[in-house]
Amino acid sequence: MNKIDIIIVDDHLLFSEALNGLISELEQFNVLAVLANGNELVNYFSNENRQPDIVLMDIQMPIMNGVEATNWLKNNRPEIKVLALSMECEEDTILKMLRAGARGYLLKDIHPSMLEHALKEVHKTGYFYTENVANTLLNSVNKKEKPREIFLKERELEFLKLACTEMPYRQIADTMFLSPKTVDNYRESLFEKLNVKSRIGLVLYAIKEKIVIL
Amino acid sequence: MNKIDIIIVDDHLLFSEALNGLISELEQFNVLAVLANGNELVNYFSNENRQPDIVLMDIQMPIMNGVEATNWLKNNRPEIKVLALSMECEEDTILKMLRAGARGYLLKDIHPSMLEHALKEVHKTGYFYTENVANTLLNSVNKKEKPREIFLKERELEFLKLACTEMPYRQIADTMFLSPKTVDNYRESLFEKLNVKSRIGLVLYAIKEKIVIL
DNA sequence: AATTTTTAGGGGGTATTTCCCCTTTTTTAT
DNA sequence: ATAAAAAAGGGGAAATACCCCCTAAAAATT
Repeated sequence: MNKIDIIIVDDHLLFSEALNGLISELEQFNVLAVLANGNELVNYFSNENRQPDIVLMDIQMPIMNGVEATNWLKNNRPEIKVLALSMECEEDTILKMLRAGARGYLLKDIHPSMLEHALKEVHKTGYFYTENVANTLLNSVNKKEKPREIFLKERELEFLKLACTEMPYRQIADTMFLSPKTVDNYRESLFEKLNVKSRIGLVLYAIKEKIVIL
Repeated sequence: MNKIDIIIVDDHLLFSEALNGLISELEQFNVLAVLANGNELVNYFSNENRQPDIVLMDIQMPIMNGVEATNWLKNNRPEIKVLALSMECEEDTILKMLRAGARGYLLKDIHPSMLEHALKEVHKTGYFYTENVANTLLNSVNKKEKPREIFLKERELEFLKLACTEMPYRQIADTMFLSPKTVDNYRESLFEKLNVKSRIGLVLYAIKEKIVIL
């Protein structure tokens, strides 16, 4: 049975080498390389031809951080699975890593046996999340709903949603049973309220704030 | 010590009564009512003054379903915790319930001891998700690894990303070291390729396809 | 080497968006 | 009842976006 090849990317040498020793002791894993940042990872792929199955990726790193490196892998080596390894439990960071394509997220204070289990799971099923991380994240899903600082009136919301279509303002006016000039007022006042400089800005705001869902 | 008061909302009478029996056997829980749909739940609150701590909520129900009922609770009785109970593991449904404010999501085939654990956790910490549900959901966050049908070249992607900012085309041209006329060509050819009629359309496409992340 | 494709650039026009400043009508609050 | 605020509408102009048709150089194909 072939061993599962792993690359460790972490700038804390003390930690990454300890990890190296830990994993190398396990029968079914093989550490291909220990690298200090995303840049070294990119270089690795242009110099070496031995590909890892899994990359254990730190997030905070100098030069090219974990999110960027994971994105690079998604675009250039999509078959390689990334398991994020971080000290922080910040939900925003976790989300960024997941969106970049990470298959799992581990905190650095876990027990070694958990790491082994996580590596096996990622290799077998393609993903792994600890219940801890999962709960943090899931709970944020419905928390994000309410707190929109800027309160928009019904009619403004209506306009904003229509501004997120390809309709020209003239047609938006027809749809809202308003004169084009009134629509122009809504546009201008929203530009100020939302601090944007163009209709594109309105669209970006509306999507960020989940006023329109794609 | 006070018992934790529970209301069961489920239209499958056989199931809900079985559940009732199961929970009533547990020392620390007390079933206040067994209701058949969301409507009955709303009526309950206008007729009875004994409030539950937790509502065990089915999702597929006639008249007023679980998502609607949970939304009603969020708006009218936000202090009551909703634990969703469903047969389906459809990620879309789960998300809808979470957004409506559910504190957890259980599949109906779980072991009774798990139900007890979940109820305790929801009451104590405010939420509970099984690893199963959590994984399903989290994995959907980055599931977008589908190949894009329309292949865009590097330079086109670059333009598209810049088109998703508030920059005017003139400035995009500067950024890309191109003449405004060339940028205009990129615009026009992308309009055709992506079948859109305005820059807004480009933005919507880019966000849908996760070419730009907000 | 010749041909096609891609990339970069242009002319000249119409339509839409953006901006600033102003009036009337309707609602809301005191 | 009356002042204040919000909603609806407008004039006019400059900037930007959109459109169609066309050329030259570089790159890829053959």
